Amino acid sequence: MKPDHQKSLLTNCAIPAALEAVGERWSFLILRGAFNGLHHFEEFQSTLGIARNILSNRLARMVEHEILKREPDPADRRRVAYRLTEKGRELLPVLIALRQWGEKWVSGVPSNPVLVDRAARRPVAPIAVTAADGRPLSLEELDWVDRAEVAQG
Amino acid sequence: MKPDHQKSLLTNCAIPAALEAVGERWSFLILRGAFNGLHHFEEFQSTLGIARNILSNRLARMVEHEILKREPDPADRRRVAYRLTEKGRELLPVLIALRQWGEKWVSGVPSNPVLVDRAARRPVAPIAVTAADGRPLSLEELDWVDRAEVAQG
DNA sequence: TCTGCTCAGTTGCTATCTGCAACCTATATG
DNA sequence: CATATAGGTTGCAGATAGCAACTGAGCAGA
Repeated sequence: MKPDHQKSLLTNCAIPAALEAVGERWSFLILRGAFNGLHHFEEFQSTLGIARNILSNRLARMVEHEILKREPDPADRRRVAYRLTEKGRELLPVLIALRQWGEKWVSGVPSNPVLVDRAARRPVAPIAVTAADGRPLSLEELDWVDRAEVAQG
Repeated sequence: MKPDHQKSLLTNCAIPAALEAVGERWSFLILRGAFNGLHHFEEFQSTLGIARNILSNRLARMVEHEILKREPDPADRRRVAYRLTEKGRELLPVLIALRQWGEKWVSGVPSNPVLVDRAARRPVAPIAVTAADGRPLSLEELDWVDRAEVAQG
């Protein structure tokens, strides 16, 4: 009765894996800070108002997961810079999609600063699910299908 | 010294607002279930293995936030269906982006079931940040700019 | 109509996580 | 040297999550 794929919801989905890395409270906000040019412990702490122990824990965790890398500053050995790795940078679509959703459906007001296309100086487009050819797809145009049944490239 | 917009990171961003609605543990997994055709309490509970009290709490919370709507079944008054609202459905890009990221960077294996374009029967494209004209943008092509300075339409 | 079963929760208790404030250590700065 | 700064750690209180057992309304069959 029930579609077969529902059985594999738990076992065969990367969402739990992703949440293991960035699903805790504050993780997304720390990342947003990193995308906005924050690099140092005290910057994150004072900008976000997060408790120091939690911040310490989250940074360490994201460093473990190689979302951030920890770079001690050779010029001032007290200072440590946290920088996004490639893995971390690729979380941008998630972050922006979440922000756009919050803007549209929760806060109602446009966020600031705005992420713009550097060349055109215009805000980026709303993030959407698209087909391989770039055509945007609504939920009605989408299906969940077992991988084995998909015509892959 | 510090870009001006960093001051408004906390106050002028919709990410905290979004996280208030869907940032708790299990919320995303419940949503994924809903997108995959789960509707009833016992379905969510047995599929996800979530504790009943937590599930009850999360469902209530997402109903409050109008991400799900609670629909008692008139044919069997024990049963209650939880269905995605338009607001909830628009979280799909966030969910898919998160899943694609987890697939690529954490779990390493393709998830199942796969979301496909119904017409083409092919998996949806990787979710990306794009310019207004649809051109995909890398981080190097992006800037954070104060809204006031953006040439809006 | 009585019995048992199903659905959707609630309750009570324990374990884990969060948040605040104070403290600490290494390094720089005057 | 005294003092300040960066990046933490510690201890403890309160909030949140998780497990197991229980409840209570509503059906279904005998």
